[in-house]
Order: sequence, then C-alpha cells, then structure tokens
Amino acid sequence: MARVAGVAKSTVSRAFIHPTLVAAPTRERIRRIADEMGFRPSRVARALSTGRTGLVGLVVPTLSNPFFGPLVAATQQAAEEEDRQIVLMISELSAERETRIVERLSREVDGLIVATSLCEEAFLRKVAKEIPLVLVDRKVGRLASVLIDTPSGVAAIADHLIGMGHRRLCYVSGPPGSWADAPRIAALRARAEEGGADIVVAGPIPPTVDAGIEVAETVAAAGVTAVIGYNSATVLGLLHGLGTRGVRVPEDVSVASADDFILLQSTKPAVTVLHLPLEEAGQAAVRMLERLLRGERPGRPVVIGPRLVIRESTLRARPPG
Amino acid sequence: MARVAGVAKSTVSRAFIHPTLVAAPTRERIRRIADEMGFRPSRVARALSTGRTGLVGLVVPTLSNPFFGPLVAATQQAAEEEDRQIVLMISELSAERETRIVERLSREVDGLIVATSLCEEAFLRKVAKEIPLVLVDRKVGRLASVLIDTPSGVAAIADHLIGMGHRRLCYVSGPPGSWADAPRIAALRARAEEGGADIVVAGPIPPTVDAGIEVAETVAAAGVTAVIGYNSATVLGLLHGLGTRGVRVPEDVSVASADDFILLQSTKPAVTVLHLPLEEAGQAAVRMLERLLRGERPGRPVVIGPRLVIRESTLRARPPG
DNA sequence: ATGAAAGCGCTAACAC
DNA sequence: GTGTTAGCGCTTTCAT
Repeated sequence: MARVAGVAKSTVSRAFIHPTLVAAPTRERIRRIADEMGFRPSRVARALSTGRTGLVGLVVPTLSNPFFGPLVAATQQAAEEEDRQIVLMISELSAERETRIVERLSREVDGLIVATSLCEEAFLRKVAKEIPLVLVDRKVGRLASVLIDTPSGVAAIADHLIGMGHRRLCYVSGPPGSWADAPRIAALRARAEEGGADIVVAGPIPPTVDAGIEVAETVAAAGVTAVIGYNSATVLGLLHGLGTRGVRVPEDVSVASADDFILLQSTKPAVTVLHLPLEEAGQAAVRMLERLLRGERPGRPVVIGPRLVIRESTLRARPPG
Repeated sequence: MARVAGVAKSTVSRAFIHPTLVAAPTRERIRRIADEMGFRPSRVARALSTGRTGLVGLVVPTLSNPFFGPLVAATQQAAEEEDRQIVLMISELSAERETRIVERLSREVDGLIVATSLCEEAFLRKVAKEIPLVLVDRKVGRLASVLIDTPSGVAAIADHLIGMGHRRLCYVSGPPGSWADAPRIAALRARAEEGGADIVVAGPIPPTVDAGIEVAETVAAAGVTAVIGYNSATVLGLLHGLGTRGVRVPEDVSVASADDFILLQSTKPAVTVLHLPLEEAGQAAVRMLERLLRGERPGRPVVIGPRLVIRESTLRARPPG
C-alpha cells in the first residue's frame, strides 16, 4: 500500500489517524489509493501497537428476559458509532459464572459494561481499578453507573391513578426476594400518603401469567379500583383472571404494568405501562465508558427515568357508590 | 516472564500452545510461574502473529423477537468452549445494514455466523469465499448452514391432532408475505391428506395478540375442532378471543402454537407448542464454523428438528354430535 | 511534511 | 528439548 502510493508506511498511518499532519494532496492520494485497493488498516496490528483493541465487553445475565434484548441492541449500536465492537457474554444468571467472565474479559477488551451485575461489590471494585467499567442497573459506591429508576416510574403510575380519583390501589409484587419490590413499594406508599390513598400489596408471586391469573382473586376481593403489576406476565394474567371473574378492565378496575413488554400494547384493552428507555441506557453506558477511556472521572450515576405510557387500561375511578 | 523462568520466550510460548514439545518439568515450572505472576499470553500479539483473532462475528436481525435471544446465548456458550469470543452485531431487520455489518465484520473476525440473513444470495456467496461463514435459518446453495425445520414440526402438530381424532384443523397464518407460512401450509396439507383431515387457513394476520383475538371470530365460525397459531402472540390472542366467545379450550377446540415463547407454559390452559431447540442450533453453528476454520468442507446443512411439547390445550376431539 | 527505525508480544522456522 | 531469530502490520518517536 505504502509502496503503491510512493510514500512511507508511517505516512499512510498518519493519513488515517492524524490527517492534519499530512499535506492535503498526499492525504487525498493515500485515501484514494486505499479505497481503490480496498485497504483497511489492520485492527489487530493497531491494537498491538497502541494497546487498545477497540473491543468493549458487554455482560448481561440472560437474554430470555425481554429487558436485556433492547439494552444489548442499544449498546451495540452506540458502540458502533464510536467504531467499537461489542464482545457479548451471558452469565446465565450465575454470579460465579459472571465473575469468571468479567475476570477473563477484563484482560482482553478496552472497557467493560456490566448489566444487572450479580457479582460481589469488592470484586467489581477491584475490576474497576484495572479497567474502565460501567455498571448498568446496579450501584456500587462511586463506580460509574447507569441506573433505571423504576421506583419513581412506579410512583408516576400512582400519581396518574390518584389523579384520576383512585384512592385504593393494589401493587402485585414479584418473585419472593426480588430486590426490585421494596423500593417500588416504598415509593408507592410515599405517593399514596401524599395523595391520600391506600396501597394494598398482593403477592409476592412468581412472575408468570398463571400466578397473575390466580392473584386476580385476591385483587378482586381487595376492594381496590386500580392495580399495578410487577411485570408483563403478571399483568397478562391479571387481565385474564379479572375478566374471568366478571371484573371489567378498565371500567371496574384500572390495570397498569411496571414494565413494557411489547405484547401489552396489543391486548384488549391495551395496557398502561412504564416504558423503560433501554436505548437511552445503552447509549449512556457507552458514553460513560468512553469518558472513562479518555481518563476522565466517572461522575455521578446517570439516572434514566421511565416514561409512563397511558393506554386504555387505566380510567377515571368510578364515583363511589 | 521468560526471564523469570530462565527460559527463552519461545519456550514459554510452546509451553502454552504445544505442551508436548516442552519437557514436562520445564513446562510445569513455566505454568507455575505464569500462574504466580498472573501472566496470560496476549491474544492481540498472538493474533498479529498467527493471523487469527479468536473472534467470531455473530449477526442477528433483532433481539426483540424471542427467537434470537436463546440462539445468541447458545452460540456464545458454544464459542466459549472453543476459547472464542463472540462479536455481536444486530442488523435491526435491515438488509442494507446487515450487508454493511457483514462486510465490515468479515475483515476483523476469524469466522462469521449469520442468523436469518436478509442479504442477497450473491453477496453471501462472495463473503463465504473470503471468510468461513455459517448461515442459520437460511439456505443458500451449498453454503454451510443450520436449518430449523419448522414445517416438519408443524406437521408433527397435525399428526398429534389427527391422531386424537381431529378431522378439521385451522392454521392461522402470520404476517402477509411471511416466507415461513407457505412451507408450513404445504406440510400441513400433505399430512391432512394422508390422515383424511381438512385444513382451513385463516389469516394472514399480523403477529399480535390483538389480531389473534380478532381472528378467533373466524376460527370459531370455521367449524374446526383444532387450531394451530402462527406464533405465541397469535395464540395468546386466540386463547383470549375464543374464551370471550364461549368456546372452551381444549374441550371445544384444541389450540397449539408453532413457536414456544415461555409465556405459553403458564397460561390457562398451558399450550401445546413446538419447542425450537435453539441451543442445539447455536452449538451446531459453532461446530460447523470450527470445521470450516480447520479448512474442512462445509458438508450438508444441519437440520434441527423442533420438538412437540404436548400440554393441556390439545385434547382428543369430541365424538361428532 | 515526510522518512527511517524501533518496538508492541507473540509464533514458527530454523539452528543447535 | 530449547534458544535464536525473523517477522506479523501497525504507531510513534526521532531525524531530516
């Protein structure tokens, strides 16, 4: 390539990386010839010489949960803009496997994005010292992180409901031991108190349609006019279970979901959901990682706020009586 | 590292790659010292020297469709066993974007796995000449590929149904223009003919719960005793729509799904589905790629057969009258 | 503004 | 069985 263009290879190299250091005519000629011969600088050789691979490790616990697909997609896209490639690893919800993966990956990529990490804090701290690390959906001390503020989103649902006259709401909680429930319930209670409403908590139940159908019994008997489900499966079940019991949605009871799996937009009625802007989260994570890679400080966690998507399943409360 | 162990670096290198060429004591010593100092051979340097990066490109159209999550996970796991890493790219269902991605990736990885490719045949052929390429869920001439034989799976559903005395079945077809429908319908008709049954085709309809609910009207009026839905969303809708119209599942009508999104196992009744063994597909793809990388010929496409999972939603047909 | 040369960390061919 | 050496294709000083 350099020979063909009649210049030294260092000049070719410069033409690509520091275009300003090369005289315009030379630069153009090099570019043109490179195009003609389909020349692309080898990332590997560059990596060896610069110490940076252009690779970003992305670790997610699973791809079965619809939460992570969009996150991975967004991260990949954002990384691509920075001319980086994503090395994806899936921990299969095992903390031990995740630890191994992160350990290994940390020696082979420029930086790491780890979503909903199950690892121990101490380990993550250690890793962050060795390599730029961004946590998504997990907070560990001052480590760089992108947080999705579902509790405040759930609170927004409560506001919406209370604003429509509902005074007695039910939250159907998720699987026993889910770390997600407590903050949501706390946020919910706070809003309810402000708005003069009551919160009834049903569950915990497994996040399945079936469990949702069964818990409908409890919900129907609880004397509430609105219910918020832990996730889409729960809500799908609720819809079905309430219908079976002759409870009309939304006329008798309003229903909302704390997540937004796509099916919920095509049920009857379409369900009011919390949309989690995972695209934003992915972009934010990449931006933050890029900052770390430039040697800048992580700064405060980026908090992504869910957006309330109001659909047919939530309605003004019927006037009492 | 070499210095610490008192040997030449080539010996260290050999101790890792061709252990047999190094005397056992030397090898052990090297390994021990390497462990102690946490030494890991640089993949980048190795890549530059050998011309192989250890990277495998994986291209999928989207992660929103639950089909691809498990496929990606399986592929990643299988690749890991071979000490390879997956560079994931998502085409967002755009043929143009996919083409760009494949083009780019092909210069930076050892091999490529492309799922449900939207690219043109000629392009894929060209790429396959430049770099080991395995297609998943798409067949192009003699190119290496892993196929998922849904038509024969759908036929298995028909057999199951016909075996239980059903003589009039309905297939609810997917989105207009779906390439998946025609082969399924053909397989269905063939089986029906053999078994002395009739096939009614409803649709095409969009693959949404809502459309499934609406098409239930048609299905209910079609005088069939069993219905096979294009996918999970369709079936979820059917379940709901049939119920609303007083049609009991499975007593009046049996219902089955041509895919197996997890929700369907926790509906009421649990739905008979076609399980697509995507784990196998991922493994097969990696194995096949590995073969190509060794310079062997691709061989015939690997065909993965779906497995029929019989649940509560399919029942013996009621005796006529 | 450009060239020459060193070196990134490894592998592989060739000596010994 | 092990050491020596020559690259792999770039980036980056240091000259010019």
